[in-house]
Amino acid sequence: MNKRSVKDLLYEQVARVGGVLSSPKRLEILELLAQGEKTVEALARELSVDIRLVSAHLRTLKAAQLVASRRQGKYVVYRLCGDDIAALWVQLRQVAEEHLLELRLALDQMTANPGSLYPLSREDLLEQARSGQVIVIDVRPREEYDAAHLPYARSLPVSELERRIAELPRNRRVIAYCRGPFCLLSEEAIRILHKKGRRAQKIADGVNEWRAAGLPLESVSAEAS
Amino acid sequence: MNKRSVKDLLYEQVARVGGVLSSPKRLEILELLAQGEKTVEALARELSVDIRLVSAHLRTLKAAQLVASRRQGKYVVYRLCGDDIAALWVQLRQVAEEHLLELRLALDQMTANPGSLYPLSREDLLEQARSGQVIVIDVRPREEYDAAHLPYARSLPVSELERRIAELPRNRRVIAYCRGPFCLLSEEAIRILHKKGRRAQKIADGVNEWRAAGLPLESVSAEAS
DNA sequence: CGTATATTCTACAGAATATTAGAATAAAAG
DNA sequence: CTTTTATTCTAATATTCTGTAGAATATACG
Repeated sequence: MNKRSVKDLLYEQVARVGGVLSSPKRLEILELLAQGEKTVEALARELSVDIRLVSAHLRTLKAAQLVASRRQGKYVVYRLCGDDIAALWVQLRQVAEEHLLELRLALDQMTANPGSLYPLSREDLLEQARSGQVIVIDVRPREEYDAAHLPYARSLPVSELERRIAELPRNRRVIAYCRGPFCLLSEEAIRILHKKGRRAQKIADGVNEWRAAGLPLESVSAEAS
Repeated sequence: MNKRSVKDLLYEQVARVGGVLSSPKRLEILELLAQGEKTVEALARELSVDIRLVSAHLRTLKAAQLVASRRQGKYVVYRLCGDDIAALWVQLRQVAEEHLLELRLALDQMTANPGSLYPLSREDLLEQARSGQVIVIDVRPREEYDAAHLPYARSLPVSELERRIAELPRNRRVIAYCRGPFCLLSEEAIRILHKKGRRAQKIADGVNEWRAAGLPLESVSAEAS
């Protein structure tokens, strides 16, 4: 076996993993699975695509050993094979944000109102949340909150926000977060909160950005609540 | 603009970057450029492929804003657009190593002799190099050493090793490193050193793994040598 | 057991991509 | 100014990939 063919083999294997990152739909699947395990049907619903297409993409992901599945009754539940895969997605996204001007522009105009981003550092936010100066709400679906959430955050899914808004104390600033910079849930949440006359801002981070930065997270099973 | 088309646009942009990671040749180009800037011709020589194919791959890399070029006389010199891109390559490779059994097996059998890997942690190696207990040699081409190298390492390209072997003190253990786990230069170096009766081992890390781990590097222009 | 639902499998058309080779540029060297 | 060398551009082909749709399978439910 000569040097060239050894190298070809090695790089080819890595390209197998790289290949799954080349499709927008697959990246969106990775982002969703990075929030917690999901059924094929749930993924298809979020992506607004045919369930059979999602199944095909999941097969590609499985071939590259990035996801695994288990059957739960009628459903098949998929999950990422490790935190390193979520971290890879975060880093890929950050590289794209850093180098692709088009992406940065699209992101900027996604946040309709520029003042809606809470400008504090992660550490400061953590401190303010701990001391109760601000209320941090996780507006993702409950299951995702259960899988992992920011410290001191309470679950208040955007779908229930309008109904449960009274749970939020009027005298405190509310900080919302969702799945990450590409997710529109927190955007929707502050729209609702502002409509109701609340002081509310969002942060772009989700649990994966938080974890990639080496900061701690909590999960419901771990805190017995 | 509805939510779906906004998301499609965002993920599509990231997929542009992901797409460049799907080709083995392009990954190898990234690895080489991560060692320092290179001409098209030098890349083609290392990859053993037609220069026109390398040029085509560089064009796709440029379209994704991952590399930039400048002309230097007869040659065009390419470079990575930032350290984050080298870090992305390292992380992608690590994910592949972690999850693809085939890759791990191929890597294991690449290192012919299992005892040839120096088992110390990065920190311990750094300490031993500082104190002079071991001699760390960088066996890559001189230009790559100049661009960045491990602290306390001296340049001794594998092409000059046989001729310059007397420069290495006989009473000290020699530790060789090269471009990273996929590079065969250090393997070749310890083969030569063993043939000459020297105690020599290698480490799998290269400067990019070192940098990704947050450890410091040196470069020749910075240390005025 | 039959039906409904979730998922996978298979086949295929259209799009995108990798590779090759010939022609065109651009700078350097004679 | 011609030749040489490095690189890019263009066109053509082979291959792979994405998305679509019909058929098959697997489990739950009645």
